[in-house]
Amino acid sequence: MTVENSELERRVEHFKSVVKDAGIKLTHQRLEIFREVASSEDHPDAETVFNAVRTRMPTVSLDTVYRALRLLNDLGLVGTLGPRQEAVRFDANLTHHHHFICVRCGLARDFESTALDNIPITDAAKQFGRVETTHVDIRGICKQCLETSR
Amino acid sequence: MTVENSELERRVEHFKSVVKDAGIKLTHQRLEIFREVASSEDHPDAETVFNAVRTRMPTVSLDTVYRALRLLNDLGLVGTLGPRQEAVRFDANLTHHHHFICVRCGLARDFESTALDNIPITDAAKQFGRVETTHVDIRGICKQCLETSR
DNA sequence: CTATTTGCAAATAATTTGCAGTGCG
DNA sequence: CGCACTGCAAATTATTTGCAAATAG
Repeated sequence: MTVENSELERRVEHFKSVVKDAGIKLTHQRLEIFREVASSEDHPDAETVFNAVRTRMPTVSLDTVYRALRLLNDLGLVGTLGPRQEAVRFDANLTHHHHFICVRCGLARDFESTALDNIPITDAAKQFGRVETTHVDIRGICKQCLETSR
Repeated sequence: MTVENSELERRVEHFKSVVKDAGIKLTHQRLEIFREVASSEDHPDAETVFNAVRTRMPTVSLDTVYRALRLLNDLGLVGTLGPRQEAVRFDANLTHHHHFICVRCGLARDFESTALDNIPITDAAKQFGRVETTHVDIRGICKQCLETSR
């Protein structure tokens, strides 16, 4: 699935200006790596980006892809699907529930809300297939982190 | 943070009955590992469960913890925080958006919805700290998978 | 008893890092 | 031309697996 050209060009221009403003070098590989993520709607992982970029740029290495993706993430030019997890975390609460996630320390807490269990599913979502469950992820800063930063 | 005793006991009884019905052996280590996840509200990872169980059962090994957690997950006795990801997946769409995730093949697609951007935050969530963003994850089966299973 | 399960150690897979050569600004 | 960046190979981290000994039912 591909992003339309006008949107892609907008993203590439934004990338160039952010990179320049950050005083970071605009290398051929960084441009190709960014273009690859920015032109896909597939949420590719590092390996997938590597294989795609490699067809046009056979000398690129996998670790450069990792380094570039991390850089893009730090610059806020790309995000990741779900909060960056170090390891899989388990949950024995089997009732339908939602999560509060602290973006600073990773604290995760369940909460229940029948209102959120029943939010209306937009047609935008239904077009992709059959909907089974809806989870709301609320991201923010937990009380503990708010205090320690004061 | 600890789960109340009555709830913990209910979970342990459910665990025992599911394990028995599945014809799987109820070992000391499985019980302790399940009890650890079921009594915590912290969404521990395998290493954390291992360290906690180890204090009461010094001979337990880390790989037994991994095996038990995977078994519990397969039996539907525990869930994981976020969809099980093999690798980090990137996203160059920086607008506020939500995700449709296919639980069968992992396909992920963005969609936008001002209605979902503005769902009311319950007090239940506010008590944990300062809320920054709200993401809705819709899980289901994508069109492609629905067709191939027909 | 006997098939499952465990603990150990070694194998994988994703990701990161040290280092010497290369190229952007 | 200098320092950030790249490619290579080796290190780390989370997780899985093969195998002989231990144990639940």
